[in-house]
Amino acid sequence: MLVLAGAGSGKTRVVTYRIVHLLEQGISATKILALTFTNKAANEMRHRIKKMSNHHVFISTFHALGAHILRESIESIGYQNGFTIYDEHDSLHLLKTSLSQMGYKDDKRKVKLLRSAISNAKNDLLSPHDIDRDYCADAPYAFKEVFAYYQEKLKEYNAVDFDDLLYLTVKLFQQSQEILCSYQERWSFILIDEYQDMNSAQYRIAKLLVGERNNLFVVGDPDQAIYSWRGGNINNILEFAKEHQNARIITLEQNYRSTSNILEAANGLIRHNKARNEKKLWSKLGRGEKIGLFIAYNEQKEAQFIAEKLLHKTREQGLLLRECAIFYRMNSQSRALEEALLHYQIPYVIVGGLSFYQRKEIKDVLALLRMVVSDADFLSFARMVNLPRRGIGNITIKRLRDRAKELQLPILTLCRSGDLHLSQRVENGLRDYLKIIDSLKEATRNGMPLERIVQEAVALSGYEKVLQEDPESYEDRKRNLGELINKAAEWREERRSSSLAHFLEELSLNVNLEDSIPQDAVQLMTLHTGKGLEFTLAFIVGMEEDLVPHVNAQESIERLEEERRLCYVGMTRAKKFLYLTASSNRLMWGASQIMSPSSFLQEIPSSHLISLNDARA
DNA sequence: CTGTGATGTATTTTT
DNA sequence: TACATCACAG
Repeated sequence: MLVLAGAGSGKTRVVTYRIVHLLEQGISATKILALTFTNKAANEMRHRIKKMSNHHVFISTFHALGAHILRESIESIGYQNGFTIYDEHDSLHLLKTSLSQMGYKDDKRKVKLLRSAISNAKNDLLSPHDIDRDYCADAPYAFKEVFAYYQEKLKEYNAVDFDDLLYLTVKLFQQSQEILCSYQERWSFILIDEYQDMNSAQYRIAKLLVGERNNLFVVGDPDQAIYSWRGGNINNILEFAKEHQNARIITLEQNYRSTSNILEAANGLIRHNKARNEKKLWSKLGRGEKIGLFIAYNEQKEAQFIAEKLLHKTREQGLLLRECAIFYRMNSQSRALEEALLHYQIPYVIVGGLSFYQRKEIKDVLALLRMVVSDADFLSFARMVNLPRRGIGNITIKRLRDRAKELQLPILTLCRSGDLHLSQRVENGLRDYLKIIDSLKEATRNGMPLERIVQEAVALSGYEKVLQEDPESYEDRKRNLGELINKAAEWREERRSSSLAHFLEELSLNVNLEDSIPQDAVQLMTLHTGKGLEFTLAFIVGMEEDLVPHVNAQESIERLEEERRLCYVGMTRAKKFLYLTASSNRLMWGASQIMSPSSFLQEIPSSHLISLNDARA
């Protein structure tokens, strides 16, 4: 069954209620698998179902599902259990060193492009073997070789990147009928949310899991497809009926979220997309207020306007701050907003964005912990082996890497082997490092509580010295490490487990813990992160040409239409009050740039907008 | 091996 | 602006 559901028509509710209904029919909760696009959506749905039925259903993102499956079965495709998951940053770093090992001069600009080409290939389920020799022929690299080398390195380090979580899962299923069957038998009811954003790898996983049974329930809205840059292919939803001849298709067009003024304005915008099936969303929630439009002089004034409006509106309407959101196109835009909110003493939380776990001190400590789980993760080894200084510099690290490759040994095994022929100073340093790893391993074996293990890692490593090197940030970083220890404690409580490997996996996947203190604060996030959420009052800031739509989207009509959908997603988040703001000057790279209002603003019927620029007069 | 100062380059969006 | 990387001297 395909449910084509417009914004605010209760898409997620449909999935939730169907699951509850299945449970009421006596279907076992363990037979149900629900897949969402973000962790936030997964958590929310799990919560709701738990509350309504008191059952625990397996709800996760495709990536987390992949990790789960690989953790059980990765050995059958030649990796070892306890593999590390590399994030974007790690992956870029690995690619960079791979290039230089292959004898290429590393051209920073190109590395990112190359990374995304590899990512696209994997999301399209292409292995290096499938790549034509002249694919990306204009690139300064032999793409096929670089891709192959990069994959080899990952395997050598017993690591996978985000794309591998999908790509290797498919490989695993294709390679072993037996394993595939065991998962097919595990789940008889598969439900997928946000189907319009499915990429080939995700599509394939779903198809393989469904198997002959053909029991698949998907929900989506083509107007909200905003992840094509991650391989999301809108054809998967458009051709669902063709693919499944006996599928039922249900269309939901009543919007239960927004006032008709907001809805019509959003409809007016999205109508400008050519590649689209017209649908007529309607609402019974009354006209409501017009959408406020404000053009500020610069981003400080823009942020100031928002803060004041927020105070005024929440007071006037008796709203809680948590019912309000501020959306922007790029994470870097949050800064001016944060400053204004701090100034007006308005509590806020940033949702998504550069997370806690990407901070240097956190990644450092996690790198140490990863070595406790995996002998082969060279990247993590190299990151922490010389923190604090143990006299092991780049040259030594390179030597160790080459030697490990030559002897086909995991890096830690090599370090333990003794005959390294390094200077006394270096060998002493290495021995110290190994001692730390070993005593952490010992602690894990003895069942020490997770948070104590993390605490020990910080203490034993002597990381204090590293912190002291920068007195400016000392307090902050110290506090962050304390926070990490707290998270470990919370995690152990919640999961009733002290499995370091499992803990690290969830951190890599950014599976958020339930927020322990649900504080009342405005939520700041990107337009992408906002998908699937709703707020009584919403602002979209930076409604400027080259920002929304983004400058890089000007190159093709398809990309421009995706930006329009993104803006549409943002607008339809608002239940009652919506404000669009822009700024005529904006600081970029330390220089002020003149910006003009977004062309999208002209596409919204002017009868639904009201300018607030003269409001002060 | 380590610390420094110079240099250059980047801002989409997320798992 | 702000961060990462590089070259070079000690």
